[in-house]
Amino acid sequence: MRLSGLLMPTLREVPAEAEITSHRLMLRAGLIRKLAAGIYSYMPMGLRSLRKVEDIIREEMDRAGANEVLMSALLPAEAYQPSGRWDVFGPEMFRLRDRHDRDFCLGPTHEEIFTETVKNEVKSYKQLPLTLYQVGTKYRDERRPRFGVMRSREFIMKDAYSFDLDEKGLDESYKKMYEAYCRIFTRLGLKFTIVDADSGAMGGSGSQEFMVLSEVGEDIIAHCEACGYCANEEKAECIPDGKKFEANGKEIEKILTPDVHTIAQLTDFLGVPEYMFVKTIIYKADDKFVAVLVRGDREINEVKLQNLLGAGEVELAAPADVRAITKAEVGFAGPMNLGIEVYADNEIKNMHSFVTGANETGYHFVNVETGRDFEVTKYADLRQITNGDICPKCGKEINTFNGIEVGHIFKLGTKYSKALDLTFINEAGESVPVIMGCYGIGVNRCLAAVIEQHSDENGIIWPVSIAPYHVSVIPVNVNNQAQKELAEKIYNTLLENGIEAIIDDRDERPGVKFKDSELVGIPLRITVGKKAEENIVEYKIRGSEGFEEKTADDAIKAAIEYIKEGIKSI
RNA sequence: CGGGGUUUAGCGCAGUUUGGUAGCGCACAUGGUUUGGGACCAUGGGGCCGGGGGUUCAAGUCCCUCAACCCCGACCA
Repeated sequence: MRLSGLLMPTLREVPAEAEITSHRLMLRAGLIRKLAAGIYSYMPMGLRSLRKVEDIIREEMDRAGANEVLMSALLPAEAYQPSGRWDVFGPEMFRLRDRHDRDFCLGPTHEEIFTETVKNEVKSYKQLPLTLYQVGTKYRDERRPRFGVMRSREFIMKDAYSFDLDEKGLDESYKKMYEAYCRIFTRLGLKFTIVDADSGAMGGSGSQEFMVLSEVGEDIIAHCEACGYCANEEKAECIPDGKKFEANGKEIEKILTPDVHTIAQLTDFLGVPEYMFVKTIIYKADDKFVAVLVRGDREINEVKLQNLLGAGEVELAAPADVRAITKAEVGFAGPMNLGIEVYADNEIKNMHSFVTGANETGYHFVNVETGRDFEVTKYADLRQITNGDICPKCGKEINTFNGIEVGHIFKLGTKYSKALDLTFINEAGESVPVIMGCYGIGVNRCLAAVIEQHSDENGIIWPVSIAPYHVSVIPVNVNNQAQKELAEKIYNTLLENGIEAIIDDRDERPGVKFKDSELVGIPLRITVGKKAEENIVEYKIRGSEGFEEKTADDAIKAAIEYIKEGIKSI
């Protein structure tokens, strides 16, 4: 490709809207342009890299024996009604009506569609196992799109679904996908980690996420260096720390704590450390209210709460509901006489003579004892793991990191096959539900994640595997005949050898060409300059210091070798 | 959904306090000088100042209203 004919709208200045590295660089390098919040157009350079990510995914899915299909993004409401998700998705689903006033949506995910498809086509155990996948556009009306294509409302997802005879078959299909994912992310040049994830109210026997370590990640990963334990904080199991609490034997006492609404204020007011308090939080789980207790220095993990209660939705109770239940202003809730179930984190079991709210505005209780002063419905692990916490596997120290979720693999079991009546006839002639798994990769997010991990102050540093072009040939001065001719020769030779080369034939100053080449992140640069008449060029690898002088032929040879090595499948 | 901020040329911004017919840098076009790290000089084109309504002789500026976009938070009592 000749740069003179390529739409590569690089920007010197950073658009004000971009906060994170990948978003800034994608805009500056002219890979994408924004159309609306969370909706982006891909320019030629961005599209080439995006397609390469898709192609790597396809190769590995095909290698794992999965079949590629393509489902419509525009779907009738009926598709989501049997599973109940037409309602569950709520405002996150883009909905529309056709001219006959029939309900449609833009598909946010395709479990139902694949299930239905297989139901129509598969009848016998002889047709299983089967794994289908597609690379398609998904639509989710995110409450807050952000970070460019990292969290957008329209995005490309590779979603795969496995259909097996039994749990053992599912384990095998799952393992194949797990391995395919490892290969995919490795080929994309990503440093990633695999974490245990919450399998949610869906039940299912397991779920893992592929996380790219990055400060801008929206997920938190709990990791133990000592034993390798690694889990999403939503899932990470917490065990009580070793703090000792002595019962002081005193009776419960109500004390005046005016204008004290938070744990921090209470700590100052009473001069007692945070961990001596028990926080009482009122939650609304579906239509039921419950009280949840955690130590004052801990946070509640809502996912764990949701799983414990088997609730569809869990949210903090509105202030008005809190007032009605506790008969006090928000900030003075305690576990006594609430008339609702009280769930306590395991750590509460070991506590004595602690402080709680008094369910009376302006008052707290001190010297509180569980069992004597109030009853707990059930103890459970309900808190959030934190940096420095205790590893649930080996007891050593947990560290937390931020991660970008680029892939998620999930053992669904029979959730959808039962809901949609997807069965097959087994060898005994019985009709039994198919065992399913589902597996997703965020394609655009992968692209952004790669940039997060591969850039410097000058721009993107693409891994060869997904660089939009491999080699940038730069004649320093296109008006110099010798330079121009040699550059053309190198460019054409590279093309003939299957190398994706570009030639910067624009009548620009060399600085502009160098800057653009670096910003866009082309892995190799061959500069044809002063020594063109001696057949000497400069060979530079993006991201490395300095350059080498080589004869034109040696540079071509080196480039071909470097690129072939870089795109070699693992 | 709550809070904050922004909206003026393709991009980055000033101008709003104190109303008087819109400006800077980059980018773009033309000419010239340049040609190894985002050149320089000259000239030029480009704006319903987010939309609507109002006040006023006069509104980018004041008032009302709607919208889009960005950030933070999403209730930890």
